Amino acid sequence: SAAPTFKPIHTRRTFEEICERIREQLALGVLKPGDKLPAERELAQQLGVSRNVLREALRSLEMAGVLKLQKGVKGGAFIQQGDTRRMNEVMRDMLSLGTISVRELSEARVHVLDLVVQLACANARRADLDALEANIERTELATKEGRLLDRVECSREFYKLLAASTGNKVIAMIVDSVTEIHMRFVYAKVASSGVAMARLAEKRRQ
Amino acid sequence: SAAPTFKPIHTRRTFEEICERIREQLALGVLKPGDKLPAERELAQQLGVSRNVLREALRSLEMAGVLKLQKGVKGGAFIQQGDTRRMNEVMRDMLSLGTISVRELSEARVHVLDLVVQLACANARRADLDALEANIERTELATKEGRLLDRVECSREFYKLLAASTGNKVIAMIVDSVTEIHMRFVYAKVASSGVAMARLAEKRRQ
Amino acid sequence: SAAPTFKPIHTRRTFEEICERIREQLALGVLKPGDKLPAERELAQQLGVSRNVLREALRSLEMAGVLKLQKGVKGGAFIQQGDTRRMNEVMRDMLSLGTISVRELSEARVHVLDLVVQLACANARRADLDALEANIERTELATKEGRLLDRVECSREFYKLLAASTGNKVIAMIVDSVTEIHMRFVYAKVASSGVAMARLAEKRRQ
Amino acid sequence: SAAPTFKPIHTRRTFEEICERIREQLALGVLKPGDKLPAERELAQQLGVSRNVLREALRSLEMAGVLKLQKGVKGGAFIQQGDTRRMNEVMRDMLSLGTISVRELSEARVHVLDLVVQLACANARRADLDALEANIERTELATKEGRLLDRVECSREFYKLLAASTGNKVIAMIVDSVTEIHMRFVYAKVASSGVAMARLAEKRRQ
DNA sequence: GTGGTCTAGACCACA
DNA sequence: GTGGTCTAGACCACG
Repeated sequence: SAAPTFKPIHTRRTFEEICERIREQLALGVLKPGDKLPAERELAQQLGVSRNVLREALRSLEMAGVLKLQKGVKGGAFIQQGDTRRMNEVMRDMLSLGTISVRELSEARVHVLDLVVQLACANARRADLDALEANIERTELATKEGRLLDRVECSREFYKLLAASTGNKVIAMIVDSVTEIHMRFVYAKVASSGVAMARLAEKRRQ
Repeated sequence: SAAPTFKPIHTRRTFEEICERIREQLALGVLKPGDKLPAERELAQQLGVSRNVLREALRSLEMAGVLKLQKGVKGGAFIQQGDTRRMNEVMRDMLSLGTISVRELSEARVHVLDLVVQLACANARRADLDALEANIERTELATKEGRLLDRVECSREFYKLLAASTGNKVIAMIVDSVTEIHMRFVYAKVASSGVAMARLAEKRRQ
Repeated sequence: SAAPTFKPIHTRRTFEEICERIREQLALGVLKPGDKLPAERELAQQLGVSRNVLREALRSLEMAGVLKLQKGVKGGAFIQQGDTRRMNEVMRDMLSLGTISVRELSEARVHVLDLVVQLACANARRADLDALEANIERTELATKEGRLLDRVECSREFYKLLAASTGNKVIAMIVDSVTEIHMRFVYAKVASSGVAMARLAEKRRQ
Repeated sequence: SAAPTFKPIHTRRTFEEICERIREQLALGVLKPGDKLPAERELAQQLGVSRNVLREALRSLEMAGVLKLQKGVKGGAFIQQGDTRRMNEVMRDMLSLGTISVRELSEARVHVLDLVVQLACANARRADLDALEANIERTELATKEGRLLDRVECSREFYKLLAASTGNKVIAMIVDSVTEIHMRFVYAKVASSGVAMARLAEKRRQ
């Protein structure tokens, strides 16, 4: 018979295996936010690994925002609430490593915002609308008074509120992450032109 | 005279300090993707820390997709292109931690896929279309021959190809991450309804 | 005169020679279970062979259950007590290679179990009976609570305890090896009829 | 909630992973006795491992009797027919490592033989009975002529034929392995007493 | 022979 | 007492 083909082997390192186990317990609901893992020394013994390797795993999960390590006698490794800001970090790193481009990010943002507006129109609740309206007023005031940086801040807040109005945290997370980067560029632009305007104003006073 | 104010001391953990140093070199352009860091033992000595601590730092950067550690005599720590799979982990963890729900994920997936189809139609190139068509053929074959798990695998691949056809890696990353989780559920469902493999094997030998 | 007869020459491979040497030391009582061999590098030098060849030899002996290789600063190659699980591998391989059939295995299992029950009745000690009783309780609990996979695990443990109760490790090894394969089939069957775990997990979190 | 308990982690070494893969293909029936594995270099590339590690795996499977490595132009790694003698080796090693005792072995042998006789009576075919009868005649002849060692050899053959008469290779393998060791003791005893008898005969001649 | 991985056990800083 | 840090030395894998 024909020689079978074999897939490449990937031997997991010990700490990866440990991460996987803990994430499993999480997915199964055995571990929930707020829970505390056994002490490092004890857990290491339970898993039959050295403390160093266990620490590599815990560090990894801490970086991922899954755990929070606290020192002291009442300390330990605690399961955390999910942190929606992690996606922002991913986007930022992708950009700075050149994996994605500003053009792709902007394009994606336009399309996703289009989607967000539709969803927000369909699902926004009273409180969402009130918050949006209040934000718009603040924005107009800042515009009229020429507080440019405040205006940018209002704008960022606007998108955050809009995202929340969709009632879908996945969508919200996505749009937040791309908007966050977009606004950083806007902020930088405005800040630099702000300096120019300040000089202009000063000149005019002379 | 005014009492001097002291900034709170934040004793960074050693490995965080190391991460920072390496990221600095990256931001300064001294290190670029593809570059190789000194060997563990040597770098540890250069930094004046133990190899364990250095490993914690390297591990962090590897998790963040900045580095890739390779074994062997030609091995070492290499600066990497960004890793698209990080977003999958984020999604998975958010779900596990209960920050987002399956309902939100499914809903988001439907809307994002809608967007993806539009973009793919507009931007797909010849090679993309060929790959999609080949995938569809494989899927039909698997369906006809009753290879259920293979069919699921084809399906997963289909969405990946579709995402790539948009020509926008940001969009692709997003749809990949939500689809990955979706397919995990599908896979579990199909696998649980699978037949006993052992009997089949015995039959084949006869 | 009669033509002389020559015995076929068997050029031993180096690693076989090394295995033989170590087994000799074992048979002579120079090495005993628990003893530690010199470090890889040193032993390789003593024997005048490369580390790779030595590793092959140590690997062979580890597979044969004679050695146990442990990592770390207190690690090394330690002479071990015999490993009962080797017979399981033999059974599994015989089945895979088609030397024995599932039918023969099942038949053998029935007859051997019959024997085991007799011996266990005759020789079981207080501790054995206690362990069996505790196992039965766990089994009933798992049954009542519908934890199917746990129930299978209990069942496997039951046969192990029963085998141990005979007070004869040879008999125990035999019944363990055939039961192991039997339970593998049972496990596969039960697992394939399992419910979706993910939904359960989500429910638990709510 | 209560801290969950974690099971010990077992990180497989690369060569163990490879063995597992090959055994899987075997269990699934993709590989069958007589099949040839890809060449070392190619297989190593397919698996993404170094040749050294692959060799460790192949060696391991050769020791286990699953593979046979042949040198030369038409050489390679061939899947073998299962070798029933492997269980003998296991028994012998267990005994020499002190895991099992002679007492346990003898006891087990008595009980298993009891079982074998029953099964042989029920399942023996004409050819089996003929072979047994021929063996008995040879035995009687050897006894009458005082060829003690030949008599032992006949006895060993008798048990082998009896085992084969059960029509169950699993049972046969088991009884063969325990009988093999038993007969070694008998052989040693007879051989030493044979020397004594030979001297006696010599004395008588004087 | 080089470099990555893992281990045991120690000491320190903290709450 | 907990996490944080560190060391020396062993196996594991590569070319």
